[in-house]
Amino acid sequence: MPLDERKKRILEAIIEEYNKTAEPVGSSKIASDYNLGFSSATIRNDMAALEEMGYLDKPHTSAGRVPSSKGYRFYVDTIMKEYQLTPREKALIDDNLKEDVLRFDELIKEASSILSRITNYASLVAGPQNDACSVEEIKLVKLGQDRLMIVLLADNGIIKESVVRYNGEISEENIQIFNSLLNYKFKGMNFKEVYDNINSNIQDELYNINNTVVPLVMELNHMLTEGDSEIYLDGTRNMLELPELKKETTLKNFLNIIETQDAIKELVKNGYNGNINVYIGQETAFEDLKDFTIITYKQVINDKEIGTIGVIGPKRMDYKKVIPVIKYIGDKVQEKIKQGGEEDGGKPGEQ
Amino acid sequence: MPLDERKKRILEAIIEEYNKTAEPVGSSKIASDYNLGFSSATIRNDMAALEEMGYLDKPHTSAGRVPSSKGYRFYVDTIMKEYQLTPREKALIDDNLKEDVLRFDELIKEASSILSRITNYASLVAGPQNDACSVEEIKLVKLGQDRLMIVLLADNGIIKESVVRYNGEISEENIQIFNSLLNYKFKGMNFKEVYDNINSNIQDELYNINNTVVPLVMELNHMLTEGDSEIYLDGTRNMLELPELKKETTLKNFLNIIETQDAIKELVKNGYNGNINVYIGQETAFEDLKDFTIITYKQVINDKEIGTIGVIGPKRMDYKKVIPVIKYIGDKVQEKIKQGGEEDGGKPGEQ
DNA sequence: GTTTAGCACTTGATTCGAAAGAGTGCTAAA
DNA sequence: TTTAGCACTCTTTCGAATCAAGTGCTAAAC
Repeated sequence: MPLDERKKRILEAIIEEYNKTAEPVGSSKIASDYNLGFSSATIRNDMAALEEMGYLDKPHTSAGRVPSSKGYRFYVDTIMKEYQLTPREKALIDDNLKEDVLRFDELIKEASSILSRITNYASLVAGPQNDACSVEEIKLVKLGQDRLMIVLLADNGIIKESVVRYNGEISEENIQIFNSLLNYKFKGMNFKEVYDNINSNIQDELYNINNTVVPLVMELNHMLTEGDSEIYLDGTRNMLELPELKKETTLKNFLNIIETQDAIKELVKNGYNGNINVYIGQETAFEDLKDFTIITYKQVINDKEIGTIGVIGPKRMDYKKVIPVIKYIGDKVQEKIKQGGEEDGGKPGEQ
Repeated sequence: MPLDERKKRILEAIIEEYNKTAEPVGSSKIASDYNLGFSSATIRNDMAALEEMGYLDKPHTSAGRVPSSKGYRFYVDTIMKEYQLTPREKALIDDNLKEDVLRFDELIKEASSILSRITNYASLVAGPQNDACSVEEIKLVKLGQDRLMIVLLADNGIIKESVVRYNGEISEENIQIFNSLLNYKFKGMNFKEVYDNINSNIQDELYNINNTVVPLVMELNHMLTEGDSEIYLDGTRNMLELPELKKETTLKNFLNIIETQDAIKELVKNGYNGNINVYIGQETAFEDLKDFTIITYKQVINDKEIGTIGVIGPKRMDYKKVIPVIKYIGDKVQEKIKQGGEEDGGKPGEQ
């Protein structure tokens, strides 16, 4: 049975009121403050019906109603009208993002930090899955007497670097050979392929040139696989102010979420490219997430996934505003990255 | 008036009991559980005296006593006998630190992580003050078409790297010239000196060679100054389990400490080189710290400061154990770094 | 002189029931 | 179909009474 117009309006009002106060909402509150033109009794009847249909929950008989996950879902998909950011708000974001950040990972972290400051929720950042990165270039740089820095440049602009120490001697010449060989073999391959191939494909060959190569290959393997599992969180402190986290169990759940990160990783992985993904409460199977909502936006440039930004907040989230904000910031990030790319010579005749 | 032996024993017992329970301690508890051979009445009298002298506080008339900062201070300086780590505990630390970490900053972070896991408090890491780092080598590495990675190697083993994008063209040859010039001018200077000199000393010279140099110099400046202000915290989640943080205001104070980091920075800066520094509650002027203790250990190798590790916990801290643990871990870190240095060729004839 | 038993006293914590408050669900009337 | 009205349910609040912990002091014992 579809919801009639009045029920929609009532559901909307309840959600807005609950989002403001975090307290169960009663029929008379709606009748008096949201002049819908119906008495509290009528609203009461509809609220009972909405509960029956699963859009509302009731903590106990004499309390008001609380939106359920299904209620929020309906609101987000059907009722809600996205808030239009004011020029002032846009400027605020633009100003904070204006510094020319050259590493995409840093840019994305910066964006995430703004996101948490503007929304007052926690924000998250995830790097791209490793099978979405291809090797553009590998550089080996000798540092001091016995260390080697490995720099890995991916086609999506991600840069990773790490340092290994070797025992014995490697000549500059050997390093050059290693370097050329690595680039020759792996350029254009995605990280996962390189990882799967590196041992069989190249280790022996390198080893014959100089047997100090083992730690180098190990470290390269490590670099190819790490980031996959790393989630960076910001603004988690904001969350501690929320009234819902005053409850011991909810607090524990939240700390679990940010400590284990399992749920976040899973959702990030499943998010659609270039789309806003909204996961409300128990829509996901993660028990700890039942009182929270996660919204993610996976950044994509030229079909290359470059990472995900997102927000973690209470189910009672200001969807109307958060969704446009995350969109705006995400789009801005992509814009900046593309700009960077264009200066690269992508627009010939401009330099 | 100095404390007689009995008062010392009573103070010690109170501290140990309070450390266990976080509840005010009564005279009869001490009499029954810590057989000192005196009745509760006697202990009661001494407790009143200890309070009078400022070693104990009393939350209210009908509660027991709680150690004051002065009480803890006396305990740490005079009464306490440091706990001897068991071989098992040492092995635990050794195992966790055994992986060969090649970047000192990473090594120190690793150590800090172990510290928080073993003590169950929060741990902190700070890089060295920048005037304690000297330039050993600067490397410029061309990445892709329009980016340059700057790698800064300090004599204390710290490595910093960053990436800049430039507009226009720089030939490999120009990069080599920049590189030699930077090393020629700045090798051996400490970061602060370089920072103070770089603009007057070299910018024009470089600029004449290639005018794309501006962002490079800006970024280098940034690298020379950052880290100074960065504190890395670990295990803050442990703290949330503490009963003292159940109190709203104490929780707020703690969150303030870890968010602003002002107090931590100040204490880290003032810590004595190569020494354990203990800051108990209101011994420092920082209001937020009044219920907490910070212990720091500044790592030094060959007079070169390489960073600080430390612990943040409640005033009611297991001093007897935490101090030896932080010492052991700190010393282990230095040992590892020195080993690394030796493999470097420091011990000729070994390779 | 020092230590201890004993007890009155203080004060926060706990318990309990009554009253208050909020909001529903149902009935009957508009 | 909507609404007024009211009984009913359940939680929250409040204050009084009781409880429990621990002190401080006095007077006796060592």
